[in-house]
Amino acid sequence: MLKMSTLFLRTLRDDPADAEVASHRLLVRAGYVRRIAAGIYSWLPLGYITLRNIERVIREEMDAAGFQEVHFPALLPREAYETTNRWTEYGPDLFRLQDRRGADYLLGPTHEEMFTLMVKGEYSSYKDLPLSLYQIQTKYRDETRPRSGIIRGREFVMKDSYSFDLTDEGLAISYKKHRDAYIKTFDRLGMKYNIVSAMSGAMGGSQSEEFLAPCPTGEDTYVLCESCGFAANVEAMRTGASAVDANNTPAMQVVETPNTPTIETLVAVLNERYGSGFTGSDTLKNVLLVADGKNISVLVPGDREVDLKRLQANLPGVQDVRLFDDSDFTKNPQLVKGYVGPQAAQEFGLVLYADPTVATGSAWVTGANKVGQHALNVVSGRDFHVDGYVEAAEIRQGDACPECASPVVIDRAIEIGHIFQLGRKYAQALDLTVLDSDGKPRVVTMGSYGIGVSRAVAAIAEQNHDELGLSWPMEIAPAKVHIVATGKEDKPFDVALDLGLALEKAGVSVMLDDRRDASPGVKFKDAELIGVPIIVVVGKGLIEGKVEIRIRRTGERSEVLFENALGTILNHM
RNA sequence: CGGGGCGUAGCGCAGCUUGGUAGCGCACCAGGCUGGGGGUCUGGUUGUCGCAGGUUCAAAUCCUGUCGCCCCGACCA
Repeated sequence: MLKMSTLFLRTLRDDPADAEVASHRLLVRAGYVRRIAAGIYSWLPLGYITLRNIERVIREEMDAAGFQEVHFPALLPREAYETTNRWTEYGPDLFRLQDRRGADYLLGPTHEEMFTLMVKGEYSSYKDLPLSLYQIQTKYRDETRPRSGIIRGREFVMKDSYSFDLTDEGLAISYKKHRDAYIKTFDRLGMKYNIVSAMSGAMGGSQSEEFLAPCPTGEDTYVLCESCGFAANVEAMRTGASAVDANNTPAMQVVETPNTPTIETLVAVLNERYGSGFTGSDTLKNVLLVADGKNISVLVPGDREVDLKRLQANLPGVQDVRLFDDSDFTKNPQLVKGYVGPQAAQEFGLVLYADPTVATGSAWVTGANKVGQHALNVVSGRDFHVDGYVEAAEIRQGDACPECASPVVIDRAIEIGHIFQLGRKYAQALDLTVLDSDGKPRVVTMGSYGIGVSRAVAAIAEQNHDELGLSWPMEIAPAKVHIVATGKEDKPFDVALDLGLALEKAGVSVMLDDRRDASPGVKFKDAELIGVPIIVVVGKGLIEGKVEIRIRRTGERSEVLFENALGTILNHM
């Protein structure tokens, strides 16, 4: 029983100055965590109990799915990460250190190599597969900018699993098993979440989904179709337009458009001189970028910006994308800033990409590659030819769902889980093979599945709080019942303790506010801040033999006779 | 890495412009009153004023450097 009289806890009346988001503010105020350095936190008793409750749920579901828990060191030698090139590839995000002899070590940011090598060390037959292993581990990433308290730290607890299969079909099955286990886990954790399709990244892998917990302070933006349920990370959102028959479109015509370097000014001049009704979406924007040193042009409708994240995620193999700067324009005098058109892109040494909304046959107003001139009726496929299509335009609320064409909504969320089919990248690099039934070695295919455990504490706090404080779901709350004893006599304190013991006997975790020196108001405020789901007040009602039961989440209150209290509380579980 | 801001008691902050014995609220300690919504009165404890150097009779305050932290963006998943 957690007794407030001795519990190592000090709640704060004021919000800490450096906390912005609700989870951070409340977890600090309620005495769950304390900051040690940027992105590094200590867990106090209440916080650590909550964290372990989440771990417990995760373990139970992983074990139930038949996955086996292992544990790796957080401190790792350089060699393994050398083989897969991540010692360099991971870059400055990797915490590196040396031992007294000057040998290089790192603090594990993720453990693909270790799992792969562990399986390689033990197994060598197809009969041993499939296999799924997991661990719950502290991970280290030297983030450029840790933020939002526990949500994005430099040290954090993560559950990561890996599946090992001989075949792609086997991998699909393992993937599905993890997906199901994740659904059970997050449901038990009392979280609201969406499963969205995500980019698996440049390194192959066929399927990738993220579990996103919607909340306004989240760092991820995703697209959701409320009518058919389609959900996707913004990077993975698909857009498009069907090809248009351009036979009736008049020939391209170059017109004078003085002082129109922006879409806005262009639309104004068009309407003034060449008929009304032009809008930004009739124009075609030619955004010039440098992708890994090569000049590229990306076409998007004039009323949209290029979303660099989407663009980069959809240009496989490209490491670095940046917008043209003034020196790039100086180096390429054929490209007239503000008046670029795609008609001569290839001549100008550009690789020409178009957003899928710029469909074949569609007609546009675009630059004529001369200062003060634009071209009307520029038809894709007739007047210019793209080298490829790439998702690049920004996604907006109301854009068409790729599945059912209904308008989508855009929402923010915290990524709490990510599952993806890794494929053979690591197995190949580390030479993890098993002998198949024909006696030939086959490279194993892997899946990778993560849950942000410490982040889940914050995400749940984000989704479960009000102006009074935290409000935990039953499974993970630091206690299920918080008994507050008030008054100056011994009686309510004795009764409260008896009730607490009875609840514990019934298997219910209990926090008891048995402080004799705190006023009732302080105790109520603390109880609400701490966020245990059921609050029982033992105090003045005792004269009539009654105690009060409050439901933290709803604020609902009821008085019951003491002899019925235990039963009533158990009914609320 | 770009932009903005902040380092003074456990927490929230004032003091710095104009240099002169370091303050307020909360918390904490002792005692009294109070006892169902962070109550109240009296008395107390708590500080390398982020760090280093400089100017000065004298530096939290002025100067130089440095470290750390927060927010927005870029980056990351």
